[in-house]
Amino acid sequence: MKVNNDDEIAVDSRLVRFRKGGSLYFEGDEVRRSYQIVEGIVRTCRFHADGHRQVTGFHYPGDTVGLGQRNHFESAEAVTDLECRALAIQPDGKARSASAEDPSLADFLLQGALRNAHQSIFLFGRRTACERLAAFILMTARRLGCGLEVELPMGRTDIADYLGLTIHTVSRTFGMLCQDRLIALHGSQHCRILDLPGMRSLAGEVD
Amino acid sequence: MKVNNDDEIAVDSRLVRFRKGGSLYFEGDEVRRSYQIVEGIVRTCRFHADGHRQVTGFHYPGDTVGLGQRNHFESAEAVTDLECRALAIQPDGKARSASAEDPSLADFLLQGALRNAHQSIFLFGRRTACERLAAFILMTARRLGCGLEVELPMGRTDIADYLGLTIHTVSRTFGMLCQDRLIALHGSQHCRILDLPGMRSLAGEVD
DNA sequence: CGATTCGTTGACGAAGTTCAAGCTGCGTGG
DNA sequence: CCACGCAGCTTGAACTTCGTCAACGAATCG
Repeated sequence: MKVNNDDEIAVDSRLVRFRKGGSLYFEGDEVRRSYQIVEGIVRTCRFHADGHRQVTGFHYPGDTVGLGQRNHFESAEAVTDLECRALAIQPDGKARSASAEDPSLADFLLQGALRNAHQSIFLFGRRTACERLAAFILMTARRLGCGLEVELPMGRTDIADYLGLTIHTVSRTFGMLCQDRLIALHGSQHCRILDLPGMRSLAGEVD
Repeated sequence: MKVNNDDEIAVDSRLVRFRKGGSLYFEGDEVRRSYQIVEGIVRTCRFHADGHRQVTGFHYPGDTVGLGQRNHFESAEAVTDLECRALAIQPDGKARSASAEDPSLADFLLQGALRNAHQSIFLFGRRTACERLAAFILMTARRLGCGLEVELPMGRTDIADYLGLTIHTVSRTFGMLCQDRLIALHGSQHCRILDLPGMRSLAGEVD
């Protein structure tokens, strides 16, 4: 099966690889296959008329991206070098895979996408840069299941476009969180959470 | 069937009414039934720990709200006096109704919810108050199918909480759009679009 | 070792929030 | 019919935050 995508590197009939920065598919493309992430990180995003990019989500090993009814409503790109399992899409829009005897798979994945979207809306509802970034760090830590040592796999630009901020503000805000002893940075990617209650309260997770 | 909701006024076994401001269901409630709107407007929203409210969407006659897997992830409230058809939810999470023999109904509605959510995310992605409000007015006009005369059914507070702004900024921005002859207001609810191309370009719908 | 990309930092200005006051429309009761 | 109170909307002024512009440091790669 010819796949209209230069970035895709076939390993065997099911496994494919993408280089960091490569595109899995583009917004508007016809839905042909979906990808279950085995290793690496994917970002999904939409581009606006003015060139502005909105990152709509980050996806981690185990997640599946690219499922939809007819055409993709967002693009998907490899944040890191990537390995994933390609799942063919049947005419009825459901993914066919080892686990696809479950007829409600599409439903389940749609629910996931919706939860994802609501998480974004939730983030935007938190108004200040501090609150958004704190929420983002906690969210990522939780998703990676790495306790208090978070290895942020994406760059500042990705974070900025996800949170609706500029890289400058993101960078400055990291600085402020460090100054306030809420986190500590070792390099720009490795973040240690020092004050979990403080972060949770900042992120609006207080109860 | 006893329904745990004082606001709900049963008309017959299927039709229910809510007063303006009444709640259809709350965030966290178990999903028991969904509501197809017959007459009136519904807002769905989430409340944050600090009391801040995020309106996640407005829903119009014909729309169905309250469909979900286990628990509601958002509240639903009547923006205006409301009449809707109550649909029971089966254990598998699908709505049972006249048209529910179609097994992909839930799918369809989920897709709608997702599109809705992405629209919100689009609105929030680094855009000025003018751009957000212009996009909102056009969106509402399109949804109401009322041409250039838009009767905005919701108050300033609802708009503000939907767009992630304060009522002050919303009010000021309405003023600016009027000054620039893009719209005209007659009372705070009735809005006439004077310059459709100008509005579309402001809203980022340019092509 | 230069070139390029990415992240940090400072100065400044624009946009939006906050605070405060006043206006408008509406229902209630005298 | 008007006085009153209330809720929602508007508007002005001061302040805060974040984006923009610009420069610089750090890491990566040929």
